[in-house]
Amino acid sequence: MQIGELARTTATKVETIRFYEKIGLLPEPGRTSGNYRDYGAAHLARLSFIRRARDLGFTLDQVRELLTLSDDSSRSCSAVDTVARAHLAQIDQKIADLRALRRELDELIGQCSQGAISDCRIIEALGPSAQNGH
Amino acid sequence: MQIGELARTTATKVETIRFYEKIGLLPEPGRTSGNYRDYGAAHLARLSFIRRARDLGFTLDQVRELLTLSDDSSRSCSAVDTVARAHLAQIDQKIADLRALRRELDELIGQCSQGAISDCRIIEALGPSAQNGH
DNA sequence: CTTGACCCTGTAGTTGCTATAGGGTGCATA
DNA sequence: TATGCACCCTATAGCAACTACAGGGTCAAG
Repeated sequence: MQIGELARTTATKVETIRFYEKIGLLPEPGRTSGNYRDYGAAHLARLSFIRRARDLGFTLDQVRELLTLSDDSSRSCSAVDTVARAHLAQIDQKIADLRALRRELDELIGQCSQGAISDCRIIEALGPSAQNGH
Repeated sequence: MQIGELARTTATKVETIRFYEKIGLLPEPGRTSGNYRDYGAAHLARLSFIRRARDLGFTLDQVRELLTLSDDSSRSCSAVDTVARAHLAQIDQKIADLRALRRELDELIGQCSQGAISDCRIIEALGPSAQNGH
């Protein structure tokens, strides 16, 4: 399987696959006589794993850790659980931060009366004299 | 006012201030005889604006746009409103994405029975044969 | 034998900073 | 006067996680 097909199968860009190889996340595949990368089922499985974990918001470092853990099949699952739980906590934090931010921005927008800039509450609230209530 | 004081006043790192100047977000201040940057009230106001907007999650490009709009005080406020509303929509999208992701990850973690890796549902779910239900 | 789709390497760009190296300035103290 | 220290200067490289070139090579079809 050459890189383009692997890319299509996993919905990954060709450049991203080469990037994963360069940073050691995806093992170097064999090469054809014409120096084309030649991927097999193991590569497909590993790349799928990477993409799925990335879709779930794991960082590349976390993915690397998960891959290492999953390669050592004798190890307990609890380490994997720990990584996943840490990630979940990060997500919760991000959601909370975004909600606080959303509330503030929404308030600002609610005050906009579509007048001239000089009366704009948004601009005003962003200014240095905005000591009110945050 | 030299850069360090401006940094402390606005809770910004010195390097960040120089960075904002380099990308044209903050105008170049005058210099002292010793070539130190010398800031006035206008710089403080502008940097405060930038920081506040950044805290609200606006990108630097959006901040640039807001600054341009606020500089032209004759213009209608509605352009500002548009930028802010677009940003709010982006935040809502991000929150929705994170919640979907959180739900999925939470489900995965709930299935972990702390056994061996070979039985780990998290690892399994990340694999390529995970066609079930996403 | 040429066209076109694909592949290769290497490098630079993206966003929003942060950190380092290698210096100069300004003021107080020994 | 020297020297120490906090502060300032420029320029460059690094971070995540890719993405986008530039400038080539390969391979099958027409």
